[in-house]
Amino acid sequence: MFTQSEENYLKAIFHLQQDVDGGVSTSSISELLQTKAASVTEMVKKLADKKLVHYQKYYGVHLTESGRAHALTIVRKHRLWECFLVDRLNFNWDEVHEVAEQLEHIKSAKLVEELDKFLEHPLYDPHGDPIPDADGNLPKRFKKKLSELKTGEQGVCKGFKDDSSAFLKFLAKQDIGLGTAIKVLNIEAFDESVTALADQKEISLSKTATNNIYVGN
Amino acid sequence: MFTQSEENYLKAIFHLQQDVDGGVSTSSISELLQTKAASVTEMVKKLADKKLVHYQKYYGVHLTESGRAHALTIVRKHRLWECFLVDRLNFNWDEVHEVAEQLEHIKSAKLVEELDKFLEHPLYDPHGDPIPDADGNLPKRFKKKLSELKTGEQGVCKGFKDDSSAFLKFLAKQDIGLGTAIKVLNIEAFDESVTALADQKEISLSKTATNNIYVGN
DNA sequence: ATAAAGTTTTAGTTTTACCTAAACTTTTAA
DNA sequence: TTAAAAGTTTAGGTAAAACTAAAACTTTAT
Repeated sequence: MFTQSEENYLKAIFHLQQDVDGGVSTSSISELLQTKAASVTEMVKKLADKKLVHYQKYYGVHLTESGRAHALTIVRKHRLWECFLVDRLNFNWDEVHEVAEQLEHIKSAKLVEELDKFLEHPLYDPHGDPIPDADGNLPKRFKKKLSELKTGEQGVCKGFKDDSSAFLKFLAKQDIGLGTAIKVLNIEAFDESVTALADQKEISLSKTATNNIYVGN
Repeated sequence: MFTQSEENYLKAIFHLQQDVDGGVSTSSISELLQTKAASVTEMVKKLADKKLVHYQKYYGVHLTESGRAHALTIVRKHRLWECFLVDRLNFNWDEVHEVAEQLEHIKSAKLVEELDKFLEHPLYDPHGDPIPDADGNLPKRFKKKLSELKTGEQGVCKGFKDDSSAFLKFLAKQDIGLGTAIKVLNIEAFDESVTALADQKEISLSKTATNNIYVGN
């Protein structure tokens, strides 16, 4: 159906679309995928020919219904495989990304649905990212950031904006994971760094860190 | 490391090597992989450059130690994934091949070893084919064919020479699977077809069929 | 209004994996 | 034992995918 490269572009556009209201720019795609802008333009035209994106010269792209649907199946596969790797194969949450990047391109509808069943229809992956269902519906994402809590408030860690291995390793070192309860003890006035209580332990987090942690109840 | 195509050639050579004593011929590879002989010659030279095969013009190839080792890792992955698909994801044994052909190319040493552990170190895949261990040791294969049994003798089905979907579907229809006890009731003199008792049921099998069924005790 | 920033076009390159047809080698069997 | 048949290799391509540098163009920001 689609090449691996086409699928990677679709996924990139899908992710970039969430942070922008207009079209997704050529340069943002080229930065994310580490290619040159000219390569992106070429691929984007190919995707437009296949009706996967709407493309207006100089104004970026956005996914069509069909493009979004396909992007969601890739995201679904990626996140389901991450669950499998962490929950069943003892991978750490910071080791799964590269493997899931390969597994997400395996083509078999039955495989995805049986895997989903086997994992008992998880709603969130090990990083707290929502898993689309077979029809492309995304569970609600927790949008409140730890940095939005006031002194004395508390929240339960529900996900992360930055899923990089570096950030995840940092969190592991502070014993912060999905489900960890975090109470804000103090917010430093000058740099907005936070002193917090996470599972009995007092820790200190920069604004950069608190901006990348989503909380709920 | 290696491309998917290179891995497919290695695997093909590995399988063909088991049925021949000399080198594996260009034409047998081209027939198995559905390509032209000229393409095979080209790839074989590439593999020889990489020291994966020994190649003598006009006399075929055979795997080097390194080539065999790599072929075995692919076979290991293929068969482990088949176990996973059948034992954990409810695939039928005749549906797993194409998916396993994709999964066998996923590159992650940790994934293979964790999958093996998760499956509790299976020795044989769902078709009775032996699974190489992490060091490339193959469990013994059952070599006795059902066609070698005499009237009145009985054996337990241990594997199949022909793993094609067509043959596996045929077997399923006769209720023959791994572990099925089969007793030879009669061997027809003129075409060597066999009447047998398989799990209480009387069935009739052609010579072609009995030649493709391995039995043990 | 113009310079800077971003985008597209042009005109390639590289890699991988094919193919056909002609030339060559080995095998077979008369 | 030799010629034809069968199999293999070489030569000379093709095609697709993905990339690139540099020039031309469009938008935007001052």
